[in-house]
Amino acid sequence: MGRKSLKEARKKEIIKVFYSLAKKNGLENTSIAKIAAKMEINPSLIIHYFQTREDLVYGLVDYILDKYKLIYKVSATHSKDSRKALLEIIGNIFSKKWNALFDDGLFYGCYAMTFHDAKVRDLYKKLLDSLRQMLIGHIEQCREDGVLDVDDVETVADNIFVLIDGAYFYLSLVTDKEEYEQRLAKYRQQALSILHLKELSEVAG
Amino acid sequence: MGRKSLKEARKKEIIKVFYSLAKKNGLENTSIAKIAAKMEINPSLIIHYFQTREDLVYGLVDYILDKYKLIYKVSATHSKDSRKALLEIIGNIFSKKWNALFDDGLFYGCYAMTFHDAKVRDLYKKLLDSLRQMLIGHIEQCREDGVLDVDDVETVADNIFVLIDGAYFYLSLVTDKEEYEQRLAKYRQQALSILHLKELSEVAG
DNA sequence: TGATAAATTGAATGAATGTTCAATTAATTT
DNA sequence: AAATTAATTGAACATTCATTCAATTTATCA
Repeated sequence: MGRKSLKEARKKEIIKVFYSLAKKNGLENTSIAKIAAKMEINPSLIIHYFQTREDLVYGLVDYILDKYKLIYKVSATHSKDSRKALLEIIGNIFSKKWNALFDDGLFYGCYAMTFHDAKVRDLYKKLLDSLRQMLIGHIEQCREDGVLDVDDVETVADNIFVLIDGAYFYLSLVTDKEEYEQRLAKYRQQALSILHLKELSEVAG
Repeated sequence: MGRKSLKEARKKEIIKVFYSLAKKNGLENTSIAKIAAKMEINPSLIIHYFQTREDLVYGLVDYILDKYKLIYKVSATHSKDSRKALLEIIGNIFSKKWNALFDDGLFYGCYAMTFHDAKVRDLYKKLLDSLRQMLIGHIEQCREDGVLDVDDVETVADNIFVLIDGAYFYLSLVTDKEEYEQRLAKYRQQALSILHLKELSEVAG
């Protein structure tokens, strides 16, 4: 008996507000008090759900990495066609959709924490490694289906990831919209060339 | 008359302590009070030299980016030989020297600030662009000297930078020393292959 | 030696921080 | 309606923060 627990839903609400405030003002400028003020609740309620600020931050990292994972999601329509699936992933990664879905500033902000927080480092490492495995799987599948001609799958996947990380590191500093899009297209092109894949209009849109 | 000004030297001392503390504990955990305590001086003295914490952070960013620049420095002995100069730069970038000279955690920590601080963003952008120009110059020189066969110098330089940034992004999460070194060697190899250069024992050591 | 200017201290400020605990409100079950 | 459990509040806490200002120490020059 007693009242129904809202714990998980409430925690998510809090983290979402944390995310939006940190996105706007930066991680270090977003305090528990400010989150509470924005939600018009008492700061102690946030502590009630997350015992410490540390735990709250871990929650945010989880949230961010979950979003990040979505970039690599394959839509149901392409799940049977390994070539289309791979093209969709590459397309998602090097598209403007990314920016709508995801905030690079927070991603790098939390990434910076990995250098001093073992837990955050583990979360990042595990996610990045799992994404690597996922991409390896896709490429492997393509090779088995005979639509891809690569010799060393792991190296190819690594090259793709280096390209992604390196591309966005500099891109995040490019404010000129046109230059940004040109570079993005170029990097996508390069990813496809690493895979020995040609972009098709049907998928590349 | 009056006392001789120690301003610049003192500012540098303060920033060095700031750097070492932030390297150990993270940027957000390093306050003016802690820097002062470490130096056994009064916090107000730090404010006396840097009017605000903001300015102190800008000083740190300058300091970090100056260090970063050193990676691209060419030693006097190679300054006349464009091929050796380029090989030295590539060697420096993908070497363990980097880690001794430079703290990646702080570099990324300050990088994360670029998303909310226009001044920091400009400092980073200007530095990265100048390094790009520098590398372009080296490659250009190599081509003129006939020791390099590349068609689009700018693209090649961009590829190198993408490789660097992408490589270190993931490398920073690799704790296993052996894997770290293997990857590093692989990425250096890849840089040389982008340049159509073969590693020589004399330089690569 | 005395004037001058910079270095440095020391005390104090108010604001913001994360966190505590007890008290209260609200929903759900018997 | 009474009991139970969770949600939420509100007040208080000690700490830390960046920053202020006046006072003092220290070096340098005439």
